[in-house]
Amino acid sequence: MASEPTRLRARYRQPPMKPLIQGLRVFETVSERQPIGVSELARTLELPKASVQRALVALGDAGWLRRTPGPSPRWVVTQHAMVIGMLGTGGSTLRELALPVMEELRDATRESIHLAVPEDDGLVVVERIEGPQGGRQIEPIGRRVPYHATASGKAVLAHLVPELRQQRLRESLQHHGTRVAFEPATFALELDRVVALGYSVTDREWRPDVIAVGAPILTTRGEPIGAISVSAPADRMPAPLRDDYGQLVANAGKDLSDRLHRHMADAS
Amino acid sequence: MASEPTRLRARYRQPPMKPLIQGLRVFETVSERQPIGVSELARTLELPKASVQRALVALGDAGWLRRTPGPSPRWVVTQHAMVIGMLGTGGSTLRELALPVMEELRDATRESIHLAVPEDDGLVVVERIEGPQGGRQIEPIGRRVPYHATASGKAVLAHLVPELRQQRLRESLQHHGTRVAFEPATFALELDRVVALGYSVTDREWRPDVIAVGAPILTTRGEPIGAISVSAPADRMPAPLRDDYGQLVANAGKDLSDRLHRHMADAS
DNA sequence: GCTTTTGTTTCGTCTGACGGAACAGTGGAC
DNA sequence: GTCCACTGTTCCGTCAGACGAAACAAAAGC
Repeated sequence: MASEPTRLRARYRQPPMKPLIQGLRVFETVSERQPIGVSELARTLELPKASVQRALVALGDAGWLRRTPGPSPRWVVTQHAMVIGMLGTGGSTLRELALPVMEELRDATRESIHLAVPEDDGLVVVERIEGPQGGRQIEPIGRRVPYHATASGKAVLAHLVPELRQQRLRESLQHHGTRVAFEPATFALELDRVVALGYSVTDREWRPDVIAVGAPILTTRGEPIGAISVSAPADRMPAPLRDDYGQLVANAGKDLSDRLHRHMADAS
Repeated sequence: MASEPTRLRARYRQPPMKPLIQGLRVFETVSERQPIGVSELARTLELPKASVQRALVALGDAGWLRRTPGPSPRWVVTQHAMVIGMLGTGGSTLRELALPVMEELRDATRESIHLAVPEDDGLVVVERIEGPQGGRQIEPIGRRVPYHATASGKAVLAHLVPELRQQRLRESLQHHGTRVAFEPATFALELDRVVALGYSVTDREWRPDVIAVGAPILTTRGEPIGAISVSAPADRMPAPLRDDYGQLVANAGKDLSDRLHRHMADAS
């Protein structure tokens, strides 16, 4: 037989599963622009109305979307995605193990504590408890924050292998901007200090007027899988206090890492 | 033409969109049993391995799942679902509007505050802030709780139209059990009292040792779209305090409802 | 009234999902 | 070492069923 040099077969291992992908796109778009109707949705997605309609009805039957009553139906997301996302075992065990540690840290500092995990171009806040003194230095759960401007982000970056560190840093700078001038050389030195000290600092680089200190949560192999941080209004964390809180958060990070290792060991 | 009496066509308006539905089932199952591999997943879902594999890879490409490295890959959910679910505009604006009200209530009572929204056979906790005194009377965000045994649930039930009230109550009793004997007649009277007083009470009916008071969040048409509640260990909320906190939570509910109405008016 | 929206349904075409089977590693048991 | 029982991954012929233009119905402007 004649070989086929020109007709080299498109090299995908698995078919693209179009209905699933499009359904998920529909779902995500509804969540961003809800409440929204079929026609507008079809326009924004540049898809035929019939296809969008089909996906909407299927997602509705599956319990992910709900159509509002009335003559001109709009679609909104249910709590289904959140429930699954929040209670999905993975993040959930980390959160459960973290809560006591976070409370202890809150009581020691009287400030707000955040728990975040890395997720491609940023960190996602997965748990938060507030300090008794109020102030608006908290992030909502689910918020995505950059690597390069937050205490948690720096704590994670500092413990990544160099190539991953560069990659994450690049993506982070690209997707979120910077509030302050960014010097690669200075930043590299700062990350080295983070490793040496055991904690990271952000001084009004992300939220204006917020200073925070953070520490990584590490696996037994030393890979960062999350970070814990203490946030306060700038005037409540002057230079001397910063190191005290830094020590506290570093210990909390180690404590939580230990608990995690013990938990993993128990499971097996 | 001859009519077709025998061959009455299967009455579904829209095709079942199998790949989407199965993909979502795969996702949900992974979230429940993660970390899990293809074979085990295929066994629990009673689906061919190849089909499951296809869905997993597609969900991975779409960013909803991640495969753990190593020779025997396991699948886990990413934070994607949580981020979308939590930041989906609907719940998000309610949460944002609620936080200041919840903080105020926390400061007034020094106890933990929950915000929940109704979702078919129960309520889902969407926000929570803890009181400064600790104690373990908190529910995790995303937790589904029953209508009939919680303060928030009773507050919502009391403000539903009778037929919906019956339906939700029935489903709630069916899906979650009861800790205490349940008397329909007494319960109906209790709901009437809730409307009259403006707040509801649960006395160790859900969590042993937890007493809570709750109030509904109502639309301009009087439909309940959520509830706010104050929870405390039983010994910190004796009978006289219960009414004080009840008044506070009722006011907080009204306050939050007003803010919501103003917000809706501004948007249009 | 007419026109332009909206949501919903139908239906013929042909893509691409399905799933059995084969393949390729991995880890134990003996 | 060899076997065996398991993993995860890939292939490919068949045909269910997703696709989307078009027609429909029902509001909302004008």
